[in-house]
Amino acid sequence: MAKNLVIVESPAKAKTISQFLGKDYIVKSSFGHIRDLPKKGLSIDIDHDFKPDYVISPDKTKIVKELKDSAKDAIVWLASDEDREGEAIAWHLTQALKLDPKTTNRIVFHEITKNAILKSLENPRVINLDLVDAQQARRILDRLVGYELSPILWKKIQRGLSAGRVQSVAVRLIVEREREIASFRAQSSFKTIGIFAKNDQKFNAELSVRLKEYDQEVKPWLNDIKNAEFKVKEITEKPSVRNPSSPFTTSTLQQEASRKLGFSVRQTMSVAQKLYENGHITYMRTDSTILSEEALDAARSYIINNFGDKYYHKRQYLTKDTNAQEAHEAIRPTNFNERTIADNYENKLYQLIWQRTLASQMSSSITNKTEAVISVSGKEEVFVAKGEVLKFDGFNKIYKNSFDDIFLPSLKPGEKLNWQEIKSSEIFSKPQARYSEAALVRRLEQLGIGRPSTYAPTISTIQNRGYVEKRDLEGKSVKIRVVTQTPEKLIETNDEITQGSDKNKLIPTSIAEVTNDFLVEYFTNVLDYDFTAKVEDNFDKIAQGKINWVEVITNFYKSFHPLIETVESISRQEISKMRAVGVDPKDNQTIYARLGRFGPMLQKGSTDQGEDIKPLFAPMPKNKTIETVTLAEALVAFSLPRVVGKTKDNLEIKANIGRFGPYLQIDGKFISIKDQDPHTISLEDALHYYQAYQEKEAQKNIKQYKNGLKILNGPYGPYVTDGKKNARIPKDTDPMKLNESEAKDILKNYVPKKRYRAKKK
DNA sequence: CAGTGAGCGAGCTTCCGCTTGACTT
Repeated sequence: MAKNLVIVESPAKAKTISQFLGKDYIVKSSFGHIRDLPKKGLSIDIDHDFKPDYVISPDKTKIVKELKDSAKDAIVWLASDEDREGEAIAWHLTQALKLDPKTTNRIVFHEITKNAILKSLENPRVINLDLVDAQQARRILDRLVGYELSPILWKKIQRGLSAGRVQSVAVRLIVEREREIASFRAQSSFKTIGIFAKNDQKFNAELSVRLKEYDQEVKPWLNDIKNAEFKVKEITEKPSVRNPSSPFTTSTLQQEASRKLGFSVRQTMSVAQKLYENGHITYMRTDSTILSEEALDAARSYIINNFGDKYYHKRQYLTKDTNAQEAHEAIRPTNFNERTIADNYENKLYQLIWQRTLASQMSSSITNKTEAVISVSGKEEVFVAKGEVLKFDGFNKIYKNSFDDIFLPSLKPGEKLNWQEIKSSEIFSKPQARYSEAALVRRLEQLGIGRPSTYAPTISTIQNRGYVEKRDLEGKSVKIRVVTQTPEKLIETNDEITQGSDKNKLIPTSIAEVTNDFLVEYFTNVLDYDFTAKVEDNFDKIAQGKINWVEVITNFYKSFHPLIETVESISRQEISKMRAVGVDPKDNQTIYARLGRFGPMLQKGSTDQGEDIKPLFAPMPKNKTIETVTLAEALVAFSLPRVVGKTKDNLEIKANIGRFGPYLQIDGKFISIKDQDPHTISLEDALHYYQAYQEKEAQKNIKQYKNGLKILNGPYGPYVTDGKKNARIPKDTDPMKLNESEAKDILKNYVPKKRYRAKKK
């Protein structure tokens, strides 16, 4: 029996560490937190100093039992991460394993090396209870905010919604960015490029200003220079030094994998997890850019051996983020000599990590930049030609993307230049870009909101709750004006570009618009971009022993909770923000967009026209929101149901959109037409759907027994039914071979899965 | 399953942060 039990957070870490320690040690993992507030109910005693009611997390009971057994008769070393959460994990372990937090050994290390572990065992301390209190304050504040705000949303906006310190700010960022884009008015200007020549070598130079007005400025300017003289005014040459980027943190890895590999943040984390578990990289959830001495040494030998001395440059990158907790190293390979990984996805991500880490320890690249200013006779504006020639590739050696030199011919000041054409093309200013998943993570990190372990789950949550959709946007084709001056003549042409298209971006829904505006109006403080930063200051003071955590939470709750009571009296209607979209020219009725009980919708006419006159309703067109839907789109939405035509049997075919998407209605039957537009579906297509439906109906009956007992083919496969109860037939059973009593048994023993759905009236 | 749109009712949903692994697609 081992005499010592070391407890860490991650099982992969436990495996590595146990190799460093002798037989007297067993190393086990807690798999993160083992105790928490229960999922159900607030579980905080508001009236008694916010006393939390912690329980062993349901999925951790087995682990806690194992740890308890191992801890018997052993000296326990709590080796969770050295940060606020890690300290709390250590404390919860003392509570669950019945250890004394004042005397139990607490050890910490920042790198998983034999030296670091042995050193930590020689220098144990006890749990820092102030730091534990800071974590409790964080946990309790998040529970109070989340569990008091969310029920308000269920009541006032829609069931199942959620709000929280992190997710609600994430949604706010996305809603506000979309509004910036919607209100953006593009400015037109003209970019002017000249093609010049010296001897036989052509080169480009750009006019130093953008011309604005086509008729008053661009055309006259180009006309004027037809006979102008172009001369080299001055030439400057200077070296340009570029430094490598810092090693990866979770957030920068997610950004790079998104940009270069097209990975979602979830995908990046899942692939990185595998690389970590197989020992290829260090821990993947970190906010630190620090490399261990061991890694620095290994990088040094690799670079010197493979590229030579002049490519090596030792650098340590200090983490800029002030909220960083730095329990881990940067993300790096564990062995630089390992060049490829068998799995394709793992290999792709590994290459990014390998390159970025080694590059961070390499020399800067040096290029020579040349700038030639070209004057135009009779004009104040000048052309500027830029050249860049690589002198030393440095860290770029790793990336292998070849640098394309831009050579300028050797020019002398005062020299006269020939020219071939000067071309002005219209360009439009662009609004801020929509957030991609990775860009949102970056913004949240800048604001100090969220942690490396929560970025991916947060992105999923705001999508699962229906606040945000990740999708593409079609652009619009826009005409641009181009005017070209050659030594002979002025040529005017038009060109076409696509504007406003987007791929895989986060776009807010109507629910997000309404929820965000409600929260920002009534819970301004919590929705503030610096709310987290402010409460973090208080958590730091708790950690330093300067304030009591109960005092911090009491103060917060005193200002927060009354707001919850205030909003109780606000009506749904007030929150749902009716927007007048426009007037239907056919009947002069106003069309409104608003959020109803079942989601965003359009309404024609108001509800207070008297008893007999009821407004018409229509579902919100796909990918449109209360704010973005136009009158034209709304009018189309009200044109349903549409009569498509008739079947051969003279039955009317109607197309409409219902609760479950677009459908055809024929002879009282409903036929789903996913991916088809009921406004435009042709009679021919509709008949195809009808035919397929009839064929399927014909195949529906598999077998029939006595007393109405039947086997039918349903959308989820074959099932038994007696007309009242349905039961799925197991996958490995052939429905054709079932006899009556077997079918009866299946029906009798079937326990339907619990599902909650809207009640029918 | 192809309606609806106010509020009530019973029972339900919900936070953030630390870890994997068992699921389905």
